[in-house]
Amino acid sequence: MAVTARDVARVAGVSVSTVSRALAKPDEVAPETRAKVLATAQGMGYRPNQAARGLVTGRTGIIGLIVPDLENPFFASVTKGVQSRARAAGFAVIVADSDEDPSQEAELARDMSKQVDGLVLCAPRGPEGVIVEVALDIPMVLINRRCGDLPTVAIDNVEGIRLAMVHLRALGHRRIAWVGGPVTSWSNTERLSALESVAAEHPDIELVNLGSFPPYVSGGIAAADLVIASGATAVLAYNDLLAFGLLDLLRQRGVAVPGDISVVGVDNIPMSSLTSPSLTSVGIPLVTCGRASVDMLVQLVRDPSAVPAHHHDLSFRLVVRDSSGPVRRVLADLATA
Amino acid sequence: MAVTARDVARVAGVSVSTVSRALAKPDEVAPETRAKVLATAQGMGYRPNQAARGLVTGRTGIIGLIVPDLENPFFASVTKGVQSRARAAGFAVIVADSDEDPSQEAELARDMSKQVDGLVLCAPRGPEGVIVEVALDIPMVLINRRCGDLPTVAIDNVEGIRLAMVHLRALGHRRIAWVGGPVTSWSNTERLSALESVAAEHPDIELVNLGSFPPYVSGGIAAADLVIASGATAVLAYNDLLAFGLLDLLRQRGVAVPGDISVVGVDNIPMSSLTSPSLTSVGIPLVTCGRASVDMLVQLVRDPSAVPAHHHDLSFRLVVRDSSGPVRRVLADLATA
DNA sequence: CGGATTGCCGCAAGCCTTTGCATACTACGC
DNA sequence: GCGTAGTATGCAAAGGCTTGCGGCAATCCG
Repeated sequence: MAVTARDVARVAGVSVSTVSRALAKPDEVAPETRAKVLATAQGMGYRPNQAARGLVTGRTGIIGLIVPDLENPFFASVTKGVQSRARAAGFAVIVADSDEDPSQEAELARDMSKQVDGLVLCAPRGPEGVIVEVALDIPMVLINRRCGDLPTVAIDNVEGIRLAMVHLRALGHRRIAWVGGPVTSWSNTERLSALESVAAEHPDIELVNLGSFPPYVSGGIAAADLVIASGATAVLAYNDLLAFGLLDLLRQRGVAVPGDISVVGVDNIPMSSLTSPSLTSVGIPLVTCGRASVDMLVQLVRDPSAVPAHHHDLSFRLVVRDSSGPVRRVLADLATA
Repeated sequence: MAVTARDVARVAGVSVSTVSRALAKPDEVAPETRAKVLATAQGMGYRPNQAARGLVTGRTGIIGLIVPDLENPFFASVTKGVQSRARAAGFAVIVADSDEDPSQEAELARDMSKQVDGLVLCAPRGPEGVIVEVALDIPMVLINRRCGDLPTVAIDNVEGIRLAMVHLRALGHRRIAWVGGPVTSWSNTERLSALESVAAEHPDIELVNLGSFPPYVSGGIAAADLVIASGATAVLAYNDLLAFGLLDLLRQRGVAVPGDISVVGVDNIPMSSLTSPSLTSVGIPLVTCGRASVDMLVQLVRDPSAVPAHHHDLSFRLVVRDSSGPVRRVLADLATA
């Protein structure tokens, strides 16, 4: 029922090989033959069968993308970037959602590896060994995770955390709480150690680590009372979703933001400007991040021998909004003043 | 390099056919042979080559999903539902983002149709003719759009709009503004006419149609001043994103919500509970919607002769939050009181 | 105990495309 | 005008899998 190269060949009065070449190798065929083939192919609505092509070339024209959670705006934006760039490069994108589950992630990656030309793993939660193992089979680039020599699009977490901390410190905050994300998240680990080293540079800063929370709004809601109890005047959250949760429960508890507590998130997802108060956040261009990963992957797919140890680092950018403000002087301060 | 059925056959001491059958047709092969084959396949890490299989069966094991905008939380949720259900049914999902552009949408659909077993079109913006035409080639189900006899997962817009209107009317609102979405959107048209018919049922209600806006936060920001100028005491927006934009600019303009103006959105995306004030919204279970579409599609793919005119209607549910409240009595009212 | 039936399994064709190689033809130079 | 170089095209194989069909052996019945 579908029109095949053979049909086109018959109608155009050439062989299948010529049809194939007219489409793929413009200069290996006489111009007028080529024109004729192209015209008939066009007229008949011929589209090469990807499966058959894949069988012989070993290419599927598809790249895979695995993200922890499609509903998370962070990953939605990355997905958008990946999809648009892939399409521009002639690739389709298969997406899969691991539901933040490392074992599903590995399963997914292995499943896909036979079906795609390359894989983008976005913020993978699984152990390094598994990731590296899958990468043996198939070109792969990572987003937001460093892992062996694997090509990576990442951000300089130390710089980002420093931006946030310096901002808060300038506002007078000295006791700063940290609401962490998944322990399986590389960037969570990175951010925590960045936090500690930045804190070490400023002995007057006291860091309160409140532990790990699921990276959703609900996690922030769960953490909010801990923040209040911690006595911190400012809190930094692993991501904006957590920060949203914090904002929400703090309001319910009657805690003023930023009056009583300043809140800063990470990621700067599109929603961040819309909460009330709007969220101060340090983030990266998410869509760009997705695009960059595809660029690297396509290069790798085209030439697997290309030097793979390419790290593409994007910069954080601090976006100050209404959720962070000067620390309110407490009685003790006033007394000494 | 990859392990093929032939390799497995050699090791297991059977023929390729037997390997194939052991995997696909459990009852056409002797139990112990089957066990042996399965064991070796497992041990060697064999994964059937989808391309080769597709070549002979005509099935790719992939379904396509086309959405207008991956970054829109509405579609992100649908995508999540589609992906998880498809995976459970043994299908991978290729997603594409049309960027709200009808011509890209058609192009995408045609491209994909040769590469996937079925297509889910989510809120397609293109003309009916094109959609129906593509549907001739390939099993297709629509989300949030009715189009000829094509199977659809949709919601009863009339009911949803009525819920919102009745809610606002009960709060005393009589002059209600409508901030519309894309003119190319089927559900936008549906909602507007639902609005008009519900308004017709209540002669005391005055409807002010403010026109069409891009379905993003920016659209709402653009519409907000029109809302203020309209003299309406309540506004209903095509979707939550628009409502977010309204909320944002109204706050900047010093207009109290819901004190001066009540705002109601549609979709009830996850963020809606987090704005301030939180948004009253009428919505559907998005993820369920995605799942349902896959169920229908898979059925259609398995048996293309199945009666296709299946409409799966989901119900709206009004979630009242803080952005809607009783109308504030204006001077005129007080005078007559 | 022979013939028929049943159940497993292997053979081989075919799915559609790409591509190395062979062929036929053109054109050029001597 | 013939040989050679070169170019455009066709032939055929390959790629991994599924599946109809036939073969073989075991089982059962008479």
